[in-house]
Amino acid sequence: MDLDERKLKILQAIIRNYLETGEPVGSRTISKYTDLNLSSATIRNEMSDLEELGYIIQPHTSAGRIPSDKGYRLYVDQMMLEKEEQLSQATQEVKEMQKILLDREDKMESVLKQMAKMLAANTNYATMISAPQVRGNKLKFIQLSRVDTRQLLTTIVVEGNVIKNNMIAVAGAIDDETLLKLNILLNTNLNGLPIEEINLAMIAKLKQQAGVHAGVIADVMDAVAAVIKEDEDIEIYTSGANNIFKYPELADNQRASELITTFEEKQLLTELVQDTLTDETGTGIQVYIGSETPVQTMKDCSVVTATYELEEGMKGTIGIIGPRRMDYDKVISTLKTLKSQLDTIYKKEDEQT
Amino acid sequence: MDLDERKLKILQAIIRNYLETGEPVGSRTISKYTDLNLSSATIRNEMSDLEELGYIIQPHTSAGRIPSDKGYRLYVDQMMLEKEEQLSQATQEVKEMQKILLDREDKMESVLKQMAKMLAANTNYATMISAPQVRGNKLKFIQLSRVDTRQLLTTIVVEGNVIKNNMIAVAGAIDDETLLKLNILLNTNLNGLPIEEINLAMIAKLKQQAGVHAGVIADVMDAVAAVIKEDEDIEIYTSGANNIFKYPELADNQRASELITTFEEKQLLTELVQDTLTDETGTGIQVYIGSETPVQTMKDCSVVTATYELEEGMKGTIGIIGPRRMDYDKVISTLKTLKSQLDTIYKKEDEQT
DNA sequence: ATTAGCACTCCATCAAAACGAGTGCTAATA
DNA sequence: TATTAGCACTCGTTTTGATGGAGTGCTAAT
Repeated sequence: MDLDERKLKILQAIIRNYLETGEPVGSRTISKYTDLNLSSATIRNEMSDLEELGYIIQPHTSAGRIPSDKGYRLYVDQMMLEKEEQLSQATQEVKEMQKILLDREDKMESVLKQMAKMLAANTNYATMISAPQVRGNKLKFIQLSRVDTRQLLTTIVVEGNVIKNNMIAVAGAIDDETLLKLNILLNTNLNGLPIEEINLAMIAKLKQQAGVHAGVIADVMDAVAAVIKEDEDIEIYTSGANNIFKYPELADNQRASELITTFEEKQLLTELVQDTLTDETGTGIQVYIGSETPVQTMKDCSVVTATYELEEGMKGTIGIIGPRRMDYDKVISTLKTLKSQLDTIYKKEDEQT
Repeated sequence: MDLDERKLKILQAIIRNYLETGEPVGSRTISKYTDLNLSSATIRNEMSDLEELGYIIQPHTSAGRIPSDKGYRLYVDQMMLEKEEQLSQATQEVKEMQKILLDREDKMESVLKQMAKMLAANTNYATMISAPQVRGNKLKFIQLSRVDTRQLLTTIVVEGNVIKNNMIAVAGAIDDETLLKLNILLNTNLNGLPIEEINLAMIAKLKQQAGVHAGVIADVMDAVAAVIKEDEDIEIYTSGANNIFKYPELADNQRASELITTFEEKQLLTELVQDTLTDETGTGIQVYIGSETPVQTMKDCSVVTATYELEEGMKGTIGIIGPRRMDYDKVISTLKTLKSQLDTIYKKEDEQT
């Protein structure tokens, strides 16, 4: 059975009102709130139906109704359809972010941190941003330099301009010529190589060619391995965790503690990123309502995520975490514009570089 | 007026009891708790005196007493004196940390993060660790490498093995010979130079010698400047913020929100680091009780900090933040051993490297 | 100087009462 | 047939009052 026009209107009114107040809403309120000109009694009948259909819930007899997850879901889906076309103009906030992004100083980290902070400040919800994950892991550049007589520095650059350094201690001094040889050895063999293709046989071969300096090669390969490993766990930046205290339904000790831990550990948030990246709906925006979220500790929250894409297929996730009764409209449109800005800005930079 | 032996004993008993229970403690409790064999009435008289002297407080008439900040202060100072000599053995926890430190993979960041986490888990308080600050900022090594035809990579190493990289985009291709020249130019002029001595005149000279590639030099110098700037704001890692929820006196919305924000922003924590670094008491351990802390939002907490020192004069701070009634004894001795471990371990490494 | 004893204070807890928001149902109405 | 007015009823929240207990301060006795 489908909802008729009127039931839908009433459901929307209930949800809108609840989003604002956070209190169960009664029939009389709706009777005045809408332009349907219906008495509270009629509304009551309709509400009774809506409850039977599972869209709203009565916390207890003789209380108003609150939306169920199913109700929110309908509301959000509806909204997404209506808003589809008109990609909202870049708001003031987004313009500010754009500015930050253009000012970036090759320091992805600080940019993302700042973005998370800004989003949190603008929305009054908690936010997270995952650093873009490198997909095709090719070694782009590898180099050994001598810092002093006993220390070598490895510099490793992988596709997507992820740069890592490592210090290596050497037993005996290494002269310029040997260093040059080692560098040539490393570069001719490894440059442009997908990381998966570096296997034991290859390492053995390199070591053999390095002769007495096999130990250095081993250390370098360890460093490369470390780069891969490090890339596997995604960097996630969060901000505005304290915002949860603005919503009483999340602010009791039990829940708050769990949520804060989740934000602090960040480990659990990777699940959210993974889920978002795999399950694409086309718009790149995803809404998890209550128990729909893949992160257990957030079962009393709603989460809206957007994936953004930079050059070279690097994808990241932006997430906004708030109470079930979050301002979906605002959050979704903010994320949409932000996402499109990110997508285009970085592509533009790609061209001009 | 000084406290006589008995008053001191009673005060200690009150504090100890309060640390455990968190409830105001009454005269009868003390009468049994101590080995003084005094009746509750006598204790009451003494407590009355102690209150007048400002060491304890009565939350309201007909409640027991709780320690005032002054009381805690006396207690802590007393404890520090008594415990001075016997540097407690490395406990199991500290041994674990020691292991982590030795396993470190040149990745200060992850080690410190893990240490903070471990401390938090062991103490049930919130923790923070500041990354060691470089004092003498000498350039140790600087290098340009070509990653591809349009991108150069700068690698900058400053004293204390802080390594930074930056990508530089170049307009026209640069051949090997030019690159070598530029590298020699940079190294001969800058290696070993204290960063403060790099001034405009010096930069102008370099640019002039670089000729057509003055632009590249400018970019490199910008990168160096960025390293200095970045070093100014201290990295701080925190953990166990959620622990505050274990102490009702900190867990109300207002306070919790403030504290969480403080931990998240980290900005405010630098004050704590600064204060700790400057005001040395000799032991390297400092205790801030309640309003004594330099961070406003922590006025209902106590903070114990330790400074540690690595090679080359790099100093950092470890802090433990908990309720006023924290287990000072345990916290201080944990920090003491940890500090001494850190101090020695790194120095040892220094020698053997 | 110490202690027993007692009156007094004040908080915490609990139950009862009053309140009020909101429902469901029925009978009247358009 | 759909809508509405009216009313009894439910149930959570707030208020009030009573009770108990923990602890103090003071006084008089040891």
